[in-house]
Amino acid sequence: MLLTENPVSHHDCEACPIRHRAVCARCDSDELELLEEIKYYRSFEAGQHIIWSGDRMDFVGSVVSGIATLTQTMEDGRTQMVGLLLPSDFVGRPGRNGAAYDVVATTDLVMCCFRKKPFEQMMETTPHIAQRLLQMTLDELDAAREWMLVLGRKTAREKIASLLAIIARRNATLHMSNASGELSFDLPLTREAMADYLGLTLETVSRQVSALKKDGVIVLEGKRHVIIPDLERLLEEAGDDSDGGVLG
Amino acid sequence: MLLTENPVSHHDCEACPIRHRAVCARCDSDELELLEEIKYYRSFEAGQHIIWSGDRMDFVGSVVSGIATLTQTMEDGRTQMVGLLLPSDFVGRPGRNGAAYDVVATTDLVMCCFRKKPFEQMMETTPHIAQRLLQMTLDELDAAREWMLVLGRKTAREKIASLLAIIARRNATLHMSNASGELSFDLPLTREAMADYLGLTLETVSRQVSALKKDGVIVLEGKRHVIIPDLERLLEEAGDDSDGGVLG
DNA sequence: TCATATCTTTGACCCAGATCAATCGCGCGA
DNA sequence: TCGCGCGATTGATCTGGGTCAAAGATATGA
Repeated sequence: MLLTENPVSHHDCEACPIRHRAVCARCDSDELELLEEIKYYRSFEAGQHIIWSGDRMDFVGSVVSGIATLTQTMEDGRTQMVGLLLPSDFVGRPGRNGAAYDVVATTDLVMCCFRKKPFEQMMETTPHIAQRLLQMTLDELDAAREWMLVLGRKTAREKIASLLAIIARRNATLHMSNASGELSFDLPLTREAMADYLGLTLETVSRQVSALKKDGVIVLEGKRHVIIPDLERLLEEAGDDSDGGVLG
Repeated sequence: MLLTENPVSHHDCEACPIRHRAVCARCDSDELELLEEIKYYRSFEAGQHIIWSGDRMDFVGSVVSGIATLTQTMEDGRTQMVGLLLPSDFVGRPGRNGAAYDVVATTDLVMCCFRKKPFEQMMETTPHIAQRLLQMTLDELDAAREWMLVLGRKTAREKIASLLAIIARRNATLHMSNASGELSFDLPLTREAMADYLGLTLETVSRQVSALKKDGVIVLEGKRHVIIPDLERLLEEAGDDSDGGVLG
């Protein structure tokens, strides 16, 4: 469970798989060079804590590959996931010293880290970074608000369907497949993590997944591989407006 | 229910009550002059819709005085509040044309609006605006995530206590009173709005408010005026870490 | 191969909060 | 002053999802 510094510490930003989606997306090559000077890579194993809530943060960064969760925990152990970090997502909060949440790798994961102080200075002098970070933060805020509707008002079955729809959609955009027709993906989360995401118990998650399977809304291959025969149907089950209006 | 253009359309930004907290907080006087050219004021009455979800947005802006709610509604009528807008809070999403949420004034309200197109252009050229908006958006994201814990994992009683604590704290910082000792404020929300905020029914809200009153956690003067004899006690009831760690 | 550990499923039962329904009380306009 | 309407309270009952408990899958490693 030790942190391992990646031996290849200076990948080429231009060839980076998240070059056009991460916080550096708007940077030109001059700006990338400045970023290269303050960046380093770190690898984490599945299950490893990346950040502990309350710890002092000396870096911010981007998920390059792998999946991580942001979680909040009450003293009595109740936990709620408040973010799901996929490749290109940003970690850390410029202008704040302590971490507000636990960040845990759920798969093996690689992060592109920036030393925090110099990154904050660059944010002041390099509008492209602040502008991109603003965009990303606004998107996250929208996602958080949609999630609030799920947590506050949806039934257990709708919650599961909503989560599956979100993952399916993210996978679809990531892999450029056509949005309609048959979709399939590997669940990146355990039943317990799904429960923490949705404000349920793992038993309820298990029951509702079984129910959706029995009703033909989803097909399971093994425990983790999910096939969505009909996305429209899944969205109905999620209680979502079927014609998900594009907002531009 | 008609929108009323405020006759005094060019208040002086320097004398504005939200000058140092709103999206313009970091602007210098030159930048303020530019903002003055694209700004106008609008007043809304309590209960009035400021924005309808799905509508085209041609402005963004700041709440100058009054309180508004951001809500999401499902087709069958279930609604979840996803934001509570107080003076200085920002409304609208640069870079997007359609509104994603309903925005409703819960009290009489004044907004300082900026025409969206020119505001977006200023964001490109005036880093102070984007930087401040980023800060505010990050704060909102933190608030949304705390709210997610409330929605997903807290009991009805804890939810009510959490909401009262949030309002009490905001009022305290707004009115510069000392954070400890006795606090009091007027509830800006109906029982139904509180229910929409917390993912409860209004009956449960009413019962839990009564229970907190019976147990001496709060004192009510009329239906709306709340006195908090002991903030520590309220925070315990909210299930919050008592020594609310300062994160810097 | 078997033992152990982790993840998942399934069953029985219970309770917090939803639902349905009646009543209260205050402010406001006629 | 009365009557109306809206918000709030309170009671009775129901139920979705939590809790507790037991087993069933898979994978890992000795």
